[in-house]
Amino acid sequence: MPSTLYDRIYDVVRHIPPGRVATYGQVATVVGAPVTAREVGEAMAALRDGQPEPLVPWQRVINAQGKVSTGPRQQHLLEQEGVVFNAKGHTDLRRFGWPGPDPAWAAAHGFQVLSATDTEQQLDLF
DNA sequence: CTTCTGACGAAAT
DNA sequence: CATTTCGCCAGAA
Repeated sequence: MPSTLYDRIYDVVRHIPPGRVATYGQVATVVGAPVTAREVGEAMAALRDGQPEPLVPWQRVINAQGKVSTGPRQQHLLEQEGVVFNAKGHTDLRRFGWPGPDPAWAAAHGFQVLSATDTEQQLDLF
């Protein structure tokens, strides 16, 4: 069962816990090169025409600016999970950002773990 | 085959 | 901050 690129992306997204958010870039990094943030966006966009099982928590993937890129509905779903957004529409990635996949799980599936620098980059904004 | 369009992102202005 | 520019590129038409 050769999992496709999108399947691998969905696998990673499914591991983002409720109440946390990951950026397209983070997901791409975890899946590993040559996957780019853009492709992650493509994969998420593809979900509009039918979700694979188990369902993918697409709402937990946001852009590097800490904002949702698909309108108010996505933000609403996240707020129901406890993610807080300020008036400008961005969240504090230091508090709600995803630390990365469980190292053991990542290793077992050939995924990458997020390095410190990957998360350090989520400072400012707020 | 060509063209167009992005659920991106980093850097420059 | 908001905008623009550019790199990169998978799909749909």
